[in-house]
This record gives sequence, C-alpha cells and structure tokens, in this order.
Amino acid sequence: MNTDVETSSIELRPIDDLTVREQVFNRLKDHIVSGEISPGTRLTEQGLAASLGVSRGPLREAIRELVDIGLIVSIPYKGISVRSITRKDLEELYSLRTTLESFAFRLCWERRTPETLDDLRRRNAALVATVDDGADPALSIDQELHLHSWCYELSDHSLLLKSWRRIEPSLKFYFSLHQLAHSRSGPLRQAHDVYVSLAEGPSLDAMLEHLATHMRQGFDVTASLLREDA
Amino acid sequence: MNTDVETSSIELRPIDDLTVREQVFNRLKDHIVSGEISPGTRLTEQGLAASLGVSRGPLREAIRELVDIGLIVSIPYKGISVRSITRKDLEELYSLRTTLESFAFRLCWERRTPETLDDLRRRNAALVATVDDGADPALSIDQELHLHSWCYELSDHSLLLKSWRRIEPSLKFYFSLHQLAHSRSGPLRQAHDVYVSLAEGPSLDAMLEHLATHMRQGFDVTASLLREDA
DNA sequence: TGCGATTTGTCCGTATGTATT
DNA sequence: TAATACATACGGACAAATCGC
Repeated sequence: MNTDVETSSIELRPIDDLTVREQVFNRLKDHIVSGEISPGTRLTEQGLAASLGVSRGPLREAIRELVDIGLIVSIPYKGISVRSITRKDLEELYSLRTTLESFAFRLCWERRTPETLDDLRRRNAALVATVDDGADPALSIDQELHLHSWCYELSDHSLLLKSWRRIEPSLKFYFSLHQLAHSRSGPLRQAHDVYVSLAEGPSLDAMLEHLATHMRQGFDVTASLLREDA
Repeated sequence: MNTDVETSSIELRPIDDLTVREQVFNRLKDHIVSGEISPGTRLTEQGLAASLGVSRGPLREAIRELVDIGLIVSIPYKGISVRSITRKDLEELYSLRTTLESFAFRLCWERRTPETLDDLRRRNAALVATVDDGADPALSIDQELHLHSWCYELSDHSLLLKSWRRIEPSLKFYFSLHQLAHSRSGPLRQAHDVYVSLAEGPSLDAMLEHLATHMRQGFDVTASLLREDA
C-alpha cells in the first residue's frame, strides 16, 4: 500500500497519540466532508467544545485549519459556519485539480515501474469491488480519491502532494453532497478503466488528453445538484 | 491598482483593526521572509509572546498558519524553527509556480483589456524604477511579486489566486535570502521586458513557452546560493 | 538509568470587543 | 439604547513530552 520507498519519510508518527488539535481537526473534517453537517450550518465554539469535550484553545486552532482548506467560513467576531458550495467553487476546484493532476502525471511518467503500476491497478480493483458491492458508497469515495492520489504520491514532489492533500477534503465534500442529494452509489463502475489503462500505456499525451475529458465528466456529474447562483 | 472590478469583493475589511492573530501572523511572516531571522533559528512561544507583547493563544494560531505555508517547521512537543531551504524545495516551488502561472495565463488571456494591460505595464515600470534607483532592493522584490500577481488577479479564479498567495511568501523568502547572500540589488533591470511584451502580444503559446524559460532562469539564479544536500 | 529543566500542549477563569436583538 | 450572545484575548495553572546531565 505504501509506495514511497525513497521519499524522506520524516512525517511518520504514531497515529494514536495525536494532539487534541489534530484529533479535533480530523473529526470535524470527517463530519463535514461526509455531509453529516449541512452546508451553511452555523457552528459555535462553545457548542463544539462541549460536544467534543475539549477546551477552546486547540479547538480554535483546528477551526483555523479547516478555514484554511475551505471547509469552514469564518467572519471575525461574527461566527463560523460550514461552507456552502456554489457552482463556481466546483468549477474552480475541478479546473485547478486538472492542472495539478496533469502536472503530476508529467512528473511521475518516467517513474512508473511494474510495482507502482500494480499498486495503481489494486487501487482501481478495490474501488470497483466496493462499487459492485454497493453496500458502502462512502467508502467508494475514499477509494476513488485514493486512486487519484497515486500519481501525486509517485511524483516525488512534496509541494504538489501537499497541494493535492489540501483540496482532497473539498473534493470528498462535494462527492458526499452529490451522493446524498442523488442517493446514488457514488462513482460509476467503469469510470476509471480508461484512466488506469492509459496510465499504464506508452503515451503521456493520450493520458493528459483523457484527464481533461475525465475531469469535465466528473464536473458535469457533480455539478448537477447545484443551482446557478450569482 | 485594484483590478478586481467584478469579483465578489467580500474580503474587504479595514486593515487597522485586525485581530491579534492576524497582526502576529503578518509581523512574523515579514520578519521571516525578509531574512531578518536566519533559517534554522529556533523559536520559542514564550520568547515570541514576550517580544510581541501578546498571549500564547493567538500566537499559537498564527504559528500554525506559518507552518501551513511552509515558513516555520514544527515538531510536536519539541519546538518550532524557521524553515531551512534545500535545493529540492526551491525546485519544487519553481516547478509548481510555473504550472500555476501557465494556468493563470491560459485563464486570463481572453480577459485582457487595454486597462488591465496598462496596469501590467505600470507594475513593470515601478519595478524598473526601483531597480534603477538601487536604493531599496527589498522593495524591488515586492514589486516583482506584484508584477507576477497580475495574471492571477485577472484570472477570476479565487482558488488559483489563493494558491498563489500561499506560495508568494516562500518566494519572497528565497529572494531575500539570495539577495542577502549575494548583496545584489535584486532582480535584473530588463528581466521582465519580454515577459510583459509577450503578455501584451497575440500568442498565448509564445507566452507559455517564455514562462518556462523565464522560470528556469529565475531558478538557476536563485539556486546559486544553495549547496546540494541529500 | 533516572532526574530535573525546558518547552509544548491543554484547560480554566475572566475580561473585553463586536454583532445582533 | 440596553441587553444578550458570542468571538476574541489574556493570564495562570497543570500535564505531557523532550532533552541534557
């Protein structure tokens, strides 16, 4: 599962003993991106601190991080609320993602090996299996994102990978909202077959060209739940 | 100076009454990117809180933001320090920046008007004037970044603009370090003449092609102060 | 190995500023 | 205008982790 063999693996720390700030960040992030809290919902520090059982210190730090990645909007002295999604937000996210992922494929192209391509196929197989099973659509979202993470992880570009990790929660957020609105089982079964086979193939240009159309498809599907608002 | 005519200008708030967290963030950011604090310098919360005259609460929040944009490195329970720059960091920053700025030019290309192009020329003229004057090399860095901000601001892509604003401090950081190491007067006088004239011109492809070489030049110059470290 | 010393991480109480009613 | 609710900020205190001796 872990493909970074030669990356300077400094970031590794036991996942159990996270700081309170990190735990709060993760829990709030999961609650928001899963769609449990409706977009636009007003949140209060007191309420959050009480329900999470933590003090306001680390809670505020976690909230700041969530504001930074665009899951929460904050107006000083007024309050915070879960972000509402507009069609333009979605457009921007998909266009930037297309740009970043194209860059990632250019970088990782010469770094592909039989082992890493095997990893890619396994990620797709796991996604297909979950979609076929149909029991856990939320899991299929995670696996789709994990599939797309492949090219970033292989690129050996920490700044690019960080950029991807930054927008990943927003993507999951949109996917979850779409899934809840349409009560569908997430991504289509064979949506990524061409993606994977081109990633294995010899032509980078073909891959990049497919990326653009693949992303536009994803955008069109996801955007179908949003009204036009000026 | 302000080019955003139709952007949903919500972010506007008086610059005087910033929160303590924002003030601390700005001050620490300026101190770091200007090179006043040497990379690798260890910082303590107590020391910072004392010298800034603020409590640890908002200070910690500001530090978190600085960690996020890569100016400070933090190891839990160990401490924080000003980031040290490696050649790979610089490589990653320039390659990502090239990607983002190419995307920005593709977006803004059809949005160019006589007025906005005038704005671009003024930014370049201000840069050239400061370089010719030779009195304030630090100012020329800001003006070079302001020149490059043009395409992002014109793109009407808030997420892209935010990505640029995120890496802007790191760029200034590198520029300042290079300037201090070589005690030079910053960017060359005519370094951006081609950049601007191509941005005014008819060929987007020519602009994009120039961007790549322009960035590589900038990287080669800036990287000359860094040793290779594994 | 253990034991202080230092620093980060966390909690609480309180006061102030701001927005809303 | 007053009152309430809330975010913001401060200070003190303690716990937890790290480092040096």
